[in-house]
Amino acid sequence: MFSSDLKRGSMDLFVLSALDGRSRHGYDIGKVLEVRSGGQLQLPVSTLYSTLYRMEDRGWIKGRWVEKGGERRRCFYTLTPAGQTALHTQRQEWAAFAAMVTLVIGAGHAGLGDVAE
Amino acid sequence: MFSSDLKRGSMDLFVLSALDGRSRHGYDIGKVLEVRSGGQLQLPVSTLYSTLYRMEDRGWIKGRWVEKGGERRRCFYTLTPAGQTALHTQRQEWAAFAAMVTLVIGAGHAGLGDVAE
DNA sequence: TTGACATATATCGTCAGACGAAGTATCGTC
DNA sequence: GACGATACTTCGTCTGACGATATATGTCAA
Repeated sequence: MFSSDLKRGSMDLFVLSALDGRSRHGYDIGKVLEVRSGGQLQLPVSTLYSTLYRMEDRGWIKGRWVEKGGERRRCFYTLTPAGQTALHTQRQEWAAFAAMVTLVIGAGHAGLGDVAE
Repeated sequence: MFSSDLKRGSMDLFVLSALDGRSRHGYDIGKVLEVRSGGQLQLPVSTLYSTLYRMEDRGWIKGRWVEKGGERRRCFYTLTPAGQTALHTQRQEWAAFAAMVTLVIGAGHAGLGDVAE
């Protein structure tokens, strides 16, 4: 749907957001993001899991294996305090970035009166 | 200012936007983007020129060398018809992506009543 | 009961692209 | 003539998204 390059800067934020307020296992994170986006955001599993492993390495999330009888084994991830901070920081950074992009690419620049004419 | 990963999906759009309505040389593109963003967007020259070369390879922009007497040599880039189309498409894609991200990462999901509870 | 499909995770290799570093060259100015 | 701004080039590195492939269990229908 959206290009890999576009997603590149937001993958962590997607996962962080999905884990805001409750723990989830990897597969569930993918599903939740798909639902929340109205089907627009479909993350390949390889992307999803590699993102999860990277984030756990960074200490933003913590995985916990659950193997209840009669159920598949799943790893439930939870935000660490560092992850909470990262979520907060990245939400703000994203808003600032989006505002900046809108400003820079806005159609209001074309034609006369341009910068450094 | 902003992370490389965040910029990754928007570099082409930045350059395309800078060339919307008039041709510019590489160094100028960098300066214009910096000014338009209020100093927030500072592109390393290596990033800027490699983006330009890639885009010319794709046929989105066309360079023309100008060597007027008493001036430095400069390559002025202009949008091709394909570049115009790409600009239009990418502006729309960016808006759609930003809306999707806002929807997905919005703070309105935390706590009760969540998806797939 | 078998076959298909959803659930659930792991690992590997490839590819694109942002960037730092280092280099070349011209122009103005102090 | 040294310095800083202008202007472009090339190379190597690193990160991260993704396709492919593998493994295994649960559910449901023919």
